[in-house]
Formats: sequence, C-alpha cells, structure tokens
Amino acid sequence: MAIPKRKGRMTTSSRIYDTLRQDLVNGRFEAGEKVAISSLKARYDVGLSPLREALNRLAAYGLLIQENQRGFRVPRLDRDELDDIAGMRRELEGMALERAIARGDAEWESELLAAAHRLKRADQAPESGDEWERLHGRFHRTLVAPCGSAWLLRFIEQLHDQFDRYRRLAPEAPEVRRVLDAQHGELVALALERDAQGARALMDDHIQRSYEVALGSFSRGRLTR
Amino acid sequence: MAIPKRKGRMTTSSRIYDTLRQDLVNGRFEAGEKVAISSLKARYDVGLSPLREALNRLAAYGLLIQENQRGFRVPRLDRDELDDIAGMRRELEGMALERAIARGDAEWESELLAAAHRLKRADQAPESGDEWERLHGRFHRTLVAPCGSAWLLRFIEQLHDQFDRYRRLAPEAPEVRRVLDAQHGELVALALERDAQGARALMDDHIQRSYEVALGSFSRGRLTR
DNA sequence: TTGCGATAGAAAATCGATTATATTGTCTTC
DNA sequence: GAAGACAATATAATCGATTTTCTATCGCAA
Repeated sequence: MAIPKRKGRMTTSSRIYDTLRQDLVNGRFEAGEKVAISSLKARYDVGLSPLREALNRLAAYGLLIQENQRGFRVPRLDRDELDDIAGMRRELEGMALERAIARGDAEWESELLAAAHRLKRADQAPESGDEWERLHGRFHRTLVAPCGSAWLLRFIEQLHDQFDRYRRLAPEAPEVRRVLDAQHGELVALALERDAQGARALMDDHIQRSYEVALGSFSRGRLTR
Repeated sequence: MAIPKRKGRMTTSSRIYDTLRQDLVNGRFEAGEKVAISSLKARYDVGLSPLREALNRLAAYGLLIQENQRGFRVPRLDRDELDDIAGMRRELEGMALERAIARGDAEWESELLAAAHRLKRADQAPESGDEWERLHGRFHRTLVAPCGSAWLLRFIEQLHDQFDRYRRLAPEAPEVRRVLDAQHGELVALALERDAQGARALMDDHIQRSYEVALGSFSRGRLTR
C-alpha cells in the first residue's frame, strides 16, 4: 500500500486561496465590491505575491472578476445569472446523478448512506452552520461521484460554489429547509433502488426549491450582513 | 520569443496568459512535461511575477497542473480523459445548439452565415493553419452563442481548449476533414431551418468524427511536433 | 548490494522595493 | 458653473533578491 502523501505540502498561496474561496462563497465580501489588495494583505496577513496568485486563480475559477490595471472585484449578484446557475445545476447534476446510479457500486452505496446520515445529524444540530455546509457539500458530491466524468464533476463543483454565494445570503426559510433536508434522504433511497428517473426528477425538484430559497438573497438577504 | 504588445488595457500577466494558453492548446509543450518556470521566463522574456500569475490562472482553468512546492506540469494526454471531454462536448454543445436554435434571432443568422463563409474560404486555403483554427473556433462559438447561458458557453469553451490539445497533435485525416468541413455548412442550414433535432444529431456526429480524428494523437501524432 | 542520512545544488515560493497606471482633487478657462 | 488640464495621491503591476523546499548524489553502515 502506498504511503499517503504528506498533507503538509501547502503553500501560502494555496492556503489563502482556500480561505478566500470560502469567504467569497460565504458572502463575507460585499457583492460588486472592489477588492483592495493591500487591505486583503492586512486582513489575512500574507505577502503580496501569494495573495495575487490566489486572486488570479479565483478569477479564473469565476469567484472574482479581474480587470487589467484595476485589480479585482467581487461579481455582482444578478437574478439572471442565478437563473442560469440553477438551470445548469439541474441539467448537469441530473445528468451526473443518472450516470452515478447506473455506475455506482456497493462501496458507493455505503458512503452515500454514511454521508446522508452525517448530514441528517447536522440538520438537527443547528449550532454549527459551517459544519452543516461542509457535510451538505460532501453529500451532494458523494451522490454524483461515480458518474464517470471528471469534467462533469468539476463543472458541478464550480456551479455549487456560485450557487452558494446566493443561497448563503438568502434569509432562512425553515419550512422549505425541512423539505430540502427530507429530500436528501429520499434521494439516497431512490439511488439505492437504482431508480434513475425518479432520482433525477427529485433532484430537479430539490434544486428548484433551493433556487427559490436562494432568490431571497435579492430581498431581505442582501441587507442582513 | 517576445510577447507581442497589444493595444488596450493589457498587463504582462494577461499577455503571457494568452500566449501560453495558445501554446498549450497547440501542443507546443510536451504532454506530461514539467514546466520549468525559469525556462519559460527566458523563452518568453518576462518577469517571474506576471509569469507565475499566468501559470496560476492556467492551472485553475485546467491547462496546467499545479503541485505545491513542485511547480507546474502539462497534463498528460489520456485516452479516458479524451473520451470524457468528447462526451461532455456532445452533451453540452448539443444542449447549447438546441437552445441557440430556439432563441437565435435574425442577426445571429447573419453572423452564422458570415462565420461559416469565412471558415469555408479558410478550408480551401490550406496555407494558414492558425487562421483556420481561429475561424473554426469562432464558427463554433457563433453557432451556440445565443443559447442564453453564460456558464454553458464558458464550459464549452473550456472543453474546446481541452479537446484541441488532442486534435492538434493528431495526424491529418484529409477524408474525414472534408466531411467535417461539409458538416459546418450543413449545421448552418439546419440552424436556419430551425431544425433543432436535426442540428443536434448532426452536431453529435460532428463531434464524434472529430473525436475519432483526435484519437490519432495517441499513435503517430504524438511524435509530430 | 541495499538502505539510510547528510549535503550540495536546483527550483519554487515569497518578500521588499520599485515602476507604471489609475484615480482624485484642484485649478483654469470658456 | 461645466469641461478640461494638470498635479498629487493611491493602487496595481512588476522586478530583483532572498528564503524555503525539493531533488539528486554521495558516503557509509548493515
């Protein structure tokens, strides 16, 4: 068995990239805001070079907008773009889910059950929102993981990050939240039954409802920072 | 080789990004090769900072692999990955084409005809391969442009770049090339007739044949640099 | 031999300072 | 007053040098 590589191989660049990505997805920057590089330098206590490298990566990834000679901006929240992101999520995650159901093996079933269980426990422990986010992302990743297409997974990941920018700013919607949480379990059930059609339909509905929650980012949500 | 200065707001970073992207897509670097930063510095006659920023962007875009503390590598050419890329192209470009046909207006029809005509002329003038590549890319972009989804277009663009890494290394296939060239015209005809089904089917076939050409990158093509 | 540790050299990552560009504010002119 | 020119300031981009980390090689012991 191969020895697991040292996790410690991290550069300042990569660390700050991860941190900034999280902070951008979680709405810790005002949408549309100009990102003053020197203020980030102070805020995260890093040098210019690794910081700029991280910003360049984030711009290529789509979480920042880069304008030559004018630095970086946080993308605006835009209703049409949210529609686009949600629509693409439906298409791509539906596709990925069907394939995953066709290809996933017994090990996948186990991991899926585990991921769903962890998420369910987090649903009921409302104290740690960040932990819930982590497990939620992980559940959705696990669901589509064996779809067989690395590029499809990559795109889905990217869309999730974009989508979450909106969702995390939206006001809480406890009733919808309860439905969404329940759907996670139903998705697992349909996946285990290998009901691709049913699962895809449910995923579609799941994303649609999430989208409706995320739409809230345009009303009250924007102001509650 | 010096980086040509372009008009407009351009940074060294952006210039070298464009150049490197082209060079990577066109197979001017050996697949799997480790990219020695200092050799690039000499090759393109730029400083370390803008070069590293460009490399970071390219890694986030998927044309390079970044390994912490070990710099950058050109991704290997991998048969399974080519399958993946071609498959995703079929899915996404098919989807985009259907939507474009449903939404494209008269102006789109004009631009499409123009793009197809320019490409056709380039087909018959085999001297300038780079120009043909430019017009070919432009034609395919025009075809799907009014699909209505910026993210879909973004993903398609990215997949094209990935696909072309393989295609440009593959040996010439004049007979298939002739078929592919003819299909461009047929695609325009079907688009103008608003035959979404037919156009999608043809696009599927078009990508499939291109894929078969690109497969050649695994035999002789690899050596013809 | 084979494996281990030390080490010199190479390469990547980062820093501190400089240069180039954009932005802001002020003054002038019409 | 509004528009434009200019200077002052702020910020982005880049450079040259330094620090850190990897990698190849060697000597030595089992």
